[in-house]
Amino acid sequence: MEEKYSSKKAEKKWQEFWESEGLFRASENAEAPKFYCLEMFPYPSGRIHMGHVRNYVIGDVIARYKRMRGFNVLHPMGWDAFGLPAENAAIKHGLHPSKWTHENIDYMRGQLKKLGLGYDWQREVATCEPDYYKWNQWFFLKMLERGLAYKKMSSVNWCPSCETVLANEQVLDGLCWRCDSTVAPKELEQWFFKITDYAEELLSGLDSLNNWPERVVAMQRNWIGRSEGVEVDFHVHNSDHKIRIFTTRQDTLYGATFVSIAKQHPIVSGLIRDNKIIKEIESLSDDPLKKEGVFTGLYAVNPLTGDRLPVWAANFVLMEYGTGAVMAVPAHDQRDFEFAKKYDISIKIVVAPENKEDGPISQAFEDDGILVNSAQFSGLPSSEARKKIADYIEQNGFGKKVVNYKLRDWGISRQRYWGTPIPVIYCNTCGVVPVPENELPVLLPEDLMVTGKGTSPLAGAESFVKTTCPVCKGIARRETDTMDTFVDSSWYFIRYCSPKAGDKPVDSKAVDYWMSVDQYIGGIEHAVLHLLYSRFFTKVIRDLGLIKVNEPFERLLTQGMVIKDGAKMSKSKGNVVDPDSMLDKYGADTLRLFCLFAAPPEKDLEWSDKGVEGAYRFLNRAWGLLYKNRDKLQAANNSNSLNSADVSSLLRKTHQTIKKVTKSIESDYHFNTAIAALMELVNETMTSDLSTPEHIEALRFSIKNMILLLAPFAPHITEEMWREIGEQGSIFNEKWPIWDEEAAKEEEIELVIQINGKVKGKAMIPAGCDDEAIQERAFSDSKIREYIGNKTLKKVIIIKGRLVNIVI
RNA sequence: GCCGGAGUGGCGGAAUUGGUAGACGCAAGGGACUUAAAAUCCCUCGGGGUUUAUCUCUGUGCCGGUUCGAGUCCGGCCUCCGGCACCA
Repeated sequence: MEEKYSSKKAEKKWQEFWESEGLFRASENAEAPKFYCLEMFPYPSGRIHMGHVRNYVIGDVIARYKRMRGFNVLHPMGWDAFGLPAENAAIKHGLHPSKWTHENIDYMRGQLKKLGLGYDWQREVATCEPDYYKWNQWFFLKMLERGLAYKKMSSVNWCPSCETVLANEQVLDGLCWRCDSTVAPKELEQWFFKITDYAEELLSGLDSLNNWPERVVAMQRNWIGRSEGVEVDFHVHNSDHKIRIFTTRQDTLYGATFVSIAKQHPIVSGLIRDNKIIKEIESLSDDPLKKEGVFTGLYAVNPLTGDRLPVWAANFVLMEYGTGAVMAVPAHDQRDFEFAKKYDISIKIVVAPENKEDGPISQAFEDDGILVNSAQFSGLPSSEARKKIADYIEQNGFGKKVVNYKLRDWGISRQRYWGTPIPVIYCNTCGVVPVPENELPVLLPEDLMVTGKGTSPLAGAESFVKTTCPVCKGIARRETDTMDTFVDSSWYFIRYCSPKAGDKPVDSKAVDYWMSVDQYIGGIEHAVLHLLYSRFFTKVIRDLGLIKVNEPFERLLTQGMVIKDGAKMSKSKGNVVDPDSMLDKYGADTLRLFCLFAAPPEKDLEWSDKGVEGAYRFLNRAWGLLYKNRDKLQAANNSNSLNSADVSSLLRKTHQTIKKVTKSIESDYHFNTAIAALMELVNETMTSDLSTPEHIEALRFSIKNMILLLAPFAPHITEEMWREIGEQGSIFNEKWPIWDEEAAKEEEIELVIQINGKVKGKAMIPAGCDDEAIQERAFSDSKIREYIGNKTLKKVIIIKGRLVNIVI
């Protein structure tokens, strides 16, 4: 045995060993219960960063731990390989996106292997490969068939100087990131997925996600934004037209004093004849903080009161939500109140607070109260009035009850090259024609150089665009937009179950076995979009009959950021720590251990070079413990069944450590406390008594279990140690140790003696003392007697095994 | 504004869910080894006080409350961080 552990030699050796043994290759045939452990796959940007390291190390610990607990573990990895940076690199360096991406993947795969992450690399997927994106296209066609994919006009960010569409993240303060021109909206026809069809299920499904962080569930709930209300038709005075409004506050209908409509409301161009007014409406401010409006000259009739209300175009009314028109109740809506004050519109109070006070109001009363001035509904509390008025509206044909969502349909068209081509053909005679299934994939042409000009790069590739119509065989052209990369990542976890499936996106036997993901781990930044889209896709794929699960991710862990000097690591801040240099200096086990020890996984992790040193020291101490005792360890009886009646303190400590480490992992993956417990065990083992053969046997027991418990965290050094203490085979084929509750119990406990809740003394007593003995011991303490003096005892509280509190 | 989450030593963080606050690590100070340094090992380490002790007071953002006992539970604030933000 070497005196000093060499991470360089050992890590390479064991990584090759695991690979050659196929240790992490998963198959659905095993008898053991399955466990699907997944981390969010990375974008192949070039090199992994500390955020990846943390994410993947957490996943690896869970996967290795579950394996030792006897689970059949699936732990795959792949690449979210389509996306904008590849195109930017192409423009900047003249490197083809495909070449750039593949080179990055190769380098980063090497980095992940050097971290000792145990993946089943045979299941690796890269979303830019045709055998993956083919299925994006296939899903698209299925959704098109079912009316879940459709086309509509929608706005994009357009840079007039670069003549190109910009992604949201390329627009900085309204300016183009590259040339600083003012970005203007441009209307294009684009493809959408009808996620709103699943709004209700996506919302109700949140209730079943009990193992998701509450805040993620809250964010999704908020994003879906369900609200119940009514739609009511207001007839336009002297016209056949009507304006349909949406409100959740039908209890305030009697207090409406005007109607507000969005700038883009169809009535503006449809009914207003005065061009001056139209111009004014068009020039309304886009600043959401300024309340601005224009009187349209129209009046609308409140069907409940018959009142003629002026119709205003207002800049704060959204066309995309509800009906694009609202009844305005200034007395009970703060926005309407400010608007009415500004334009001198009347205010009518219809809800009175419980402790009613008369007179002019200085702001809107938005709470519930008792209805007044509301015909037959006066006197009802708001909540009841909402029900009664909604019924009344429906019964009289004024409108209907509706549910609205803030959730919008998912726009998937991207005017980009490096993505999945949308499998649609445009024919002058047949119109929009889906590409036939048997012609998939529609390959992304590789002989194309991205220049950063024009709407869609593919539009310039004539050989791609020109095609024949699958229906009439006439000349036709292909769709040149590609799909949002969120499509790629919305089902990759399903593909991992059967990554080579050829005639279907998934092999149903495999997905039925593996899905759903038991543990998903990734950054909080995906709380809404990625996780919501994945839930949507899962439900769509279920409805296609390919899988059975309703939800993709059983349990979700959102790990915190890695920060340094109080800020997220970033090139611009110059506070980046490169994983490669850490691997080189300390090795993978040290880096892993530090990431796990410095903070619990869900919290931000403050990087500390000194902390890394500490992790390094600990591993070397553990190694040194073996080295120091190498002869004794070889000679010692290899027994797991030491007589528990004769337990030494070291045996007890070992059982306690097994318990502590196991519980820390099981309860909430608090690896930091698990590692702390292992440090305690090593510290104690270091100084343990070795005077008898039993003691040496206990030493071996302690060290052996320490190695097993440390294995998921520091896999290389523990494999090495496992051999050094004379064991055979990979430690990851060993069973996780089990503690003996009896052996873990302390023989003696420290009894805390309190007077009136304050600690006044301590005494060692045998564990398991009854109340009487405890009390007796407490009162025999001379100092305690002194405290009590001749005061009267009011009460004595005894907590077994802990403390006694004497109240005087 | 609304919704989440968090405030504990010089620092990262523990605390069996109401029972010894500060585990473990980092930093700092002292010591051993060494010609010296590094590495390693040992000791001290929330704050105040004094009679330096097996002492005492105080201490988990602030103010109250419940309790024999509160970092933990309840009520009211303050601060910070995240998300949404005219969604009618």
